[in-house]
Formats: sequence, structure tokens, C-alpha cells
Amino acid sequence: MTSPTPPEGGAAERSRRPLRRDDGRLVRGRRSRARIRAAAGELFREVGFDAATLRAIGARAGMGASSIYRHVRSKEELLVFDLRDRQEEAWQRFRREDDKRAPTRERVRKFLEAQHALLAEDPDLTTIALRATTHPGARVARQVLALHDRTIGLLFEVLQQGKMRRDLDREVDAMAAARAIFHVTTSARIPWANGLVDAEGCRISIESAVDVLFRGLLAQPRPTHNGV
Amino acid sequence: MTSPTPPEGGAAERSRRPLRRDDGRLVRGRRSRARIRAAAGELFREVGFDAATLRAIGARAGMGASSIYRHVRSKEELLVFDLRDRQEEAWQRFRREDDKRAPTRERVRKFLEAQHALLAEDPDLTTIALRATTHPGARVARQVLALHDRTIGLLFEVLQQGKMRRDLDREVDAMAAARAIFHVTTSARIPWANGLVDAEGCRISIESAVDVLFRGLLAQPRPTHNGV
DNA sequence: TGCACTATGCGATCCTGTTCGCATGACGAG
DNA sequence: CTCGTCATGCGAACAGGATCGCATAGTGCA
Repeated sequence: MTSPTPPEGGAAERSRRPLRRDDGRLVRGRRSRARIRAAAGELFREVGFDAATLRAIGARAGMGASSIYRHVRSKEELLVFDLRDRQEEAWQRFRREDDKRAPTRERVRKFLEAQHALLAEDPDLTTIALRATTHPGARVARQVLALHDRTIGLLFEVLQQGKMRRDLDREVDAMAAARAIFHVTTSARIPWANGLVDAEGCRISIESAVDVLFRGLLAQPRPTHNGV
Repeated sequence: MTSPTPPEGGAAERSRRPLRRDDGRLVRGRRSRARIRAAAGELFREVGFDAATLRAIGARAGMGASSIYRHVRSKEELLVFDLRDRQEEAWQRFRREDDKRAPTRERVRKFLEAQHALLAEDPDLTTIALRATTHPGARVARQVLALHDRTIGLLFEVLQQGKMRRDLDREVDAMAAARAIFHVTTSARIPWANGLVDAEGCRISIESAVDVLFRGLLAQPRPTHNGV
């Protein structure tokens, strides 16, 4: 049922191109995988990530807890799947609605809004994704970092186009700027995930930080550029 | 032996001012606490945070694993103690060596260097501190976030002084800028902690991001400030 | 039909952070 | 001396993520 194009990163499934023809078992496996992901998603939303026991997820998916590991390498991966899907969706929506001729600041704002809408739905997405990056060597960490890279890449693209169009200062390091913007959004979400500020406060915090950044990015007549 | 001024946040110790005079037991308790922290520190450095079992820490400290919880509220707290101590030290060193008349960019650079030297010693410090913030509601999370706030406050102070002295543009939002700088440093350390870049690469990444930021902070003759 | 192969599932088990109830022993009050 | 109080310590137990060895059952091949 899922779109056939992406390899759909199941654990065993991705390991090797199927040497034998599509097995009846493989069909069952795909169905199980879908049930697991559905059950996990429901439970995560109902009781939160930490309170959702693997045994409970398994029960809802109609199987034992240990069987889940036939399809998933860790509990966190279950949420990262979700995150990846939503992220993909947010990117595509941005690309659809993006007006390449709009001012760069405006394009970035739109992108961050999409990003914010994505993550503000569920603090767990932020929390667990971040937590995943604190387990170096784990597969999940790499998956999340890959998402980071793609986000930075997208921002870089926007900034680079801004430079081409003389919308941004030509002296500016677009990659550093893209990273800075991304880092700000990531880290600014931490207080929100901890309930210290609400979603709107978080958004504003990000916006004002990006404002500060853009003060230095926008092309303007300036005498020199790197004065101490 | 530790300086008497800070309340030395042991779990039970801090809970209430001792109603009865200093007990022999309290002395024993303090000694145990010291042994635990020492043992934990050693083991963390030897095998890393995750591989250091509480049972192993307890054994090295000469007590059972469960007894540790008389002095500490969670394993993570053991490392946050460390972090807090080192952080305090780094702040003090910065304050000692800081020349308030130096250019603001330079002062910030010095501060970030101290900060980097502090954290580059041990990836676990970054990793676990970050992980702690992904457990909302946990005591450790609040402790780490308090450290964040103090760091941001210090940066704010430096930037504010820069504004006063006309070193920085008066229109700039110093708090937003301080937050932005801090967020960049925090988040930029994630790829390093995951082994994707080395310590030097991480430092450079931070520096260039801050460079971009300062392009907009430095006071310069500019026509308007909030052009689209 | 029999055999090798392998994806899926299961229950038992492991590991480790954390909690619980109880024991010990130092202290002050009566 | 005795009793209540309380900080400390202990071992058992719990919880939940992860691993292991075994069973089941499709599939292709001879």
C-alpha cells in the first residue's frame, strides 16, 4: 500500500534485495510492520513516547513485544519513522507553496513556519529526535542527523539563490548562515519541549533570532565587511 | 573540603536545614557522597557514561547501587554535578581574563573558547546534558536548563555592554542575539558529539556562525535597519 | 516427496535504572 | 538506660528496552 519508490527502511527488508520472489511471508511482514507503526503512533499520541511500552505496542499490534524487533531496530526508530514522514511532507508542501521570486527573508520565514507547524503538533517529536542524537553510534542518531543535513541543505539552497539574486550580501557564507538558522531552530525548541515557553513563544524566539541573523545577511551598502 | 558558600546540592542534604546538630551520620554521608562522585567521575572517564553501571559505581564507592540514591536523584545528576562544577569554573576563568574594554566580538570569542575548552574534554558532557533536556519534568532537565540560562545571561551582559559603548548597533535585540549565539553553540556540538566532525571543525563551525551573526550586530552606518 | 533456506513470531531471559521495606546505628530527651 | 527520631545502607524486587534460542511455515529445488 505504501508508495513503491522509497525502499521503506524496514530492518530486515532493507538489508538485501530479495533473492527469492515475493514470499507470502513477506506480505505478512509488511502488514505486521504497518500494524506496528500504526499501533505505536496511536499509543505515542495517547500516552506519550516514554509511557508507551513496547509490550503495549506489541499487544495492540497483535504480537509479542520481542517480535517488534523483527521490523524495527529500536523503539526510538518507531518515532523517527513518523518524524521522517512528516518532515518529507513539510518539505514538499514548502516546495509547492514556495515562490522563488519572493524576498529571501520571506521564503525563510515560510519555511520555518512549515517546520514549526510540523513539530509543534507533538513535543515528543522534538524531544525524542533530540534524544536520539545523544546516542552516538545508534542507527537512529544517524537517521536524525541525516534529516538535519537535508534541512540545512534546503536552507542553503534558498540562501544561495538569494545571493545570486543580490538579495543577500555576496560576502556572506551561505552554508554557515544556513547552519546557524537551523541550529537556532533546533536549540530554541528545547525550552518549549520542557514547558518553559509555549509554542507561540518558541516561534517568536526563533523569529527574532533569525531577524538578528538577517540583519547581517541582507545586501546593503556598507563600507567594509569584516571590520572588527 | 568543597567551598562552603554554595549549598552543595545533595539530595537529602539540601532538602531541609538540619534541625538537629551536625550528626556523625551526616559526616559519613558527606564522605559517601564524595566517594560516589569520585567513583562516578572515574568510571565515566574510563568507560563512558552509558557503560558505567550504577552497580559498578556503587562497588567502587564501597556501597550497594541502591544506596547511591540516598545522595543522588538520578544517574544523570552525577554527570550534571560535574558539568555544573566545570561550568562554574569556566565562567570564573572568563571573568578573570575578560577585558571589558576589548571589542565585543573579541570578548564573545574568548567566552566561546572557554566554553569550547570546557566541553571538548569529554563528549559525554555534551551528550548527556542534551539528553537530560529531553526528559521534561526530570530534575536534571531543570538543572541543565538553569545552566543554559546563566550562560545566556552572561552573553547578554557582554552584548549589552557592547551596545552601551556603541560597539554594537543600538537597534539590536541583545537578548535575542545572546540566545542565538548560545543556541548555535549548543546545537553545533551535536554533530561533533556524534563523531561527524572533530573538535576543531566544531569550533570553526561555531565561529563562522557567530561571524555571520555579528555582521548584523556591529554598529555601522546603515540607511534603514528593517528593510524587507 | 523430502530437503535446505529463511522471514516471522514467541516466551524466556538479560540488563540496568530505580523503588521499596527493613535494618543499623548515632543522637537527644526524659 | 530507654525510647523516639532520622540519616544511612542493604538486598529484593520492579519495569521496560533489548537479546536469544527455538518453533512455525512459506518457498524453491531435486
